[in-house]
Amino acid sequence: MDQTVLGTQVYPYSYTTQIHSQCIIVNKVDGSSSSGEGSKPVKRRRKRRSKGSSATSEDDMTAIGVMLRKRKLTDEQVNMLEFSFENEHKLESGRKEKIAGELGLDPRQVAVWFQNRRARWKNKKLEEEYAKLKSQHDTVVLGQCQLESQVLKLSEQLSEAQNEIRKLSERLAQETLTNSPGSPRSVEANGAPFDFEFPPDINYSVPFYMLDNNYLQNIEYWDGLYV
DNA sequence: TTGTGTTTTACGACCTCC
DNA sequence: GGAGGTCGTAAAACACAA
Repeated sequence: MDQTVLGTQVYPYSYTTQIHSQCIIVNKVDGSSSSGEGSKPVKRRRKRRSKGSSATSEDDMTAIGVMLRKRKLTDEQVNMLEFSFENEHKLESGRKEKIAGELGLDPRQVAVWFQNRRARWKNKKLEEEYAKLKSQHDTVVLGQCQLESQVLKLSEQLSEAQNEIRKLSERLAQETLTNSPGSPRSVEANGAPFDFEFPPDINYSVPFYMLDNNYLQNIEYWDGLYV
């Protein structure tokens, strides 16, 4: 691959160079077009130009736009810019000029670098915020699942208790009728144990604490007497 | 080597602030 | 009105699998 070395930078192909301020603009000699702008429909998009370019005609603009190549910053330049960014994300004019002078860059390059760096920083922050919210959401969902599971378990226990009470009630009623043939004790006529009535349509998926309070008292009463 | 995805540099459009 | 910000995008540079 044909390369031209510019200072510490190595560029592919054969280029001519023009020095604008402290920014090295690299132009390709043969002027052949690289990958095509225009492959996608872009609205209100203007041709690219170098800052301060004195290109006047449309043809000149096109040539420069097509031939312009990017200059990759050195590790040292990037490190210095990162260091500067750590101190302050914004870039006032004086600081920009100072950094550009120290790094041998065009002030415009420094400004662009800070713009892009802020965008990356913002994206990173958004990703971190998203991860944090997702973690909180997952924790809440897990807690909800555990509670639902607990409710289901308790509902099953309640259902089993209901069945047990029903069986005992039926057995007791049967025994009462069998043991007192001369004076049958009416379930309705003899007070407390047989005054008990089951709620007609218990929804067992409803947590126990939502059940009628009198009903719960009746269960305790039965528990004390017969269980 | 080549196709493809990601990162970096650069720019245009638009917005806000002084 | 100008300087400097964000946003969206182009395109070069780079990484890497096939």
